[in-house]
Amino acid sequence: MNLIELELKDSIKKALKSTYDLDVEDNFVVIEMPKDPSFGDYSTNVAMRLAKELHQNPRVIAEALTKILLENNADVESCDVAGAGFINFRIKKSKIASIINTVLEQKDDYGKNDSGHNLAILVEYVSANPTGDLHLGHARGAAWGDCITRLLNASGYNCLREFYVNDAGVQITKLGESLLARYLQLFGIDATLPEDGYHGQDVADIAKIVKDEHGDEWVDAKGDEAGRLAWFRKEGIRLELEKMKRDLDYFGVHFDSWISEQGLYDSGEVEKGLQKVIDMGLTYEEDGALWFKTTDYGDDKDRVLKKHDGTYTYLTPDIANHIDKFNRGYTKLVNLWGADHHGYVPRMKAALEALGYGKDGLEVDIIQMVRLVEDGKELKMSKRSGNAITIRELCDEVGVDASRYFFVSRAVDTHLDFDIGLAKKRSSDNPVYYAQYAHARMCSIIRQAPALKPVAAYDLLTDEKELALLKHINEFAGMIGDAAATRMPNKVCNYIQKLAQYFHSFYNSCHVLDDKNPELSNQRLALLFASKITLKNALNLIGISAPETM
RNA sequence: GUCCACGUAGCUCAGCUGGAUAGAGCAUGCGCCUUCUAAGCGCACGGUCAGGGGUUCGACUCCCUUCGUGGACGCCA
Repeated sequence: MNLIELELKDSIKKALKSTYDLDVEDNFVVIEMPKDPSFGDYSTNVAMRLAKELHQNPRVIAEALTKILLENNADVESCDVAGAGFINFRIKKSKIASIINTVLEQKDDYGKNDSGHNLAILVEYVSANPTGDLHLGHARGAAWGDCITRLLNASGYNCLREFYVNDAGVQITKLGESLLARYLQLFGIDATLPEDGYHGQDVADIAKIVKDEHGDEWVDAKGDEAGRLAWFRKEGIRLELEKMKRDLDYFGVHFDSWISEQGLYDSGEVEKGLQKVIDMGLTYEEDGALWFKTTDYGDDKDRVLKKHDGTYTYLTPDIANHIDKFNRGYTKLVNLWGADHHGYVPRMKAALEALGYGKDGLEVDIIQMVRLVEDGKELKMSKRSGNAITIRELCDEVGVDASRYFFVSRAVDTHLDFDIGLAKKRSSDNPVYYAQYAHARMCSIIRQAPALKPVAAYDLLTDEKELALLKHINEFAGMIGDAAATRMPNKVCNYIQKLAQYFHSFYNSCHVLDDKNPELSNQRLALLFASKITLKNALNLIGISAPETM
């Protein structure tokens, strides 16, 4: 919601008070931009919403309101009733254009807003097991999580980016065993990998690193098989994590915090968490296992916390993980999980609710599957390695900017067909280049332009293309706040496409540089600067570069 | 079988807490470069919003149901 909309809303509330002695909630008054600009710049449906309560025809209510609204808001040029009872506003052009100076003043900060009210929010994403390369699903989650946290930070939330490392449990043991076997094979020893171990090339590659760094130091277990395996587990985690961080870094995704599952065991947090569940009387024993009564809180089955062999299920340390997040002062937790963890959501939410953290303390967004498509056919495996396609291969193939854009431009709750051919195209078909080209074009004009002179009132910007661009720039901060609150970075992509479109359209009908018309030229140049700043800030929100030339 | 998502133009998708004639891009067809980047702009064509009920001033949006697609239903993680 921008300044103009806020002022409109305020005037409407005052008009309702003075005309009908009505006090309405802030979000009762909805201001929107009509799809058809001939209806006006903004509109509201309050009259229709009040028809029942006031027992009056909505058009009659609307008529009564328009008179007062026109008198009380100096920025409103006209205000009339249309359709079933819409009130349409036309705002003075000078008011709409005044956004230019705001943008020029705030520069990189334009668009930032405090709609988050400094709410402490912890976003956990990617959280892949350190047992192999990051693949496409992780890439989607990584790009999405990164953009969400950028949006949250720009909207005044106090946001932490966290990666939960599953470095305990049987999968890690399998990694250790697989790595050890691969290592021994490098010395011609006929070691076999566990059947359900990690047979991929990536573990073999890591084994080579171990050999390079440690030579034959570990070929002989020296009578301590368990000690050697423990070392390979640790070394496997270290090398896998290193590789993961390198790939994420290359992808432009960075975390503030890495939480180790093993660390939660070591510090006693897992025990403490479990004890808390037991102390609250939420467990029972059956078949030699300890169960959590999650069905009392909306889960469809009770869940095992401690298996009959005494070890814990995945849920137990994860409960401790989430308790720990709340203990660190975060009141809102957001997790991005892969579609395969879909069924895990109710039990985690039930567990936290049972422990008294409320129903809405945790929100989980599910990242749906990604299919790579080329020439209409699905690419299942990497042509090079024969394995699942990794995040690095994808970036090498189509570039980081295009990859990030394609992942973020579509809602996460639907399956994504990633068209690799389109992403690689360096033409207008490709939305990434369309937007970047707009920025390069802006920069090109600015390079040739005289210095911008300050403008007090933009009275010459009256072309419909100029106004469309201006109105869209006005929407920027409100869009960011909305995208942050709904955690939908794809809205930023929609915004970018529209902004680029309005600019290209403006470019074709309004010539900026004109010696014969210095005043108009200067005002258009100011609009151009404002557009460039807005576009660059928007691209930055999704982590995409804004090239000055193309 | 049970639970959870999703189903919008030939293709890929938007559609803002229910609002005006359902929108883009691609594809197809036609125009526009002696002036700031044609990686661009403009125009046209294209729809049973999966089907059927319901709620109300009004439904792509909310509820029920049928069909279709995907996922989850471990003392795996």
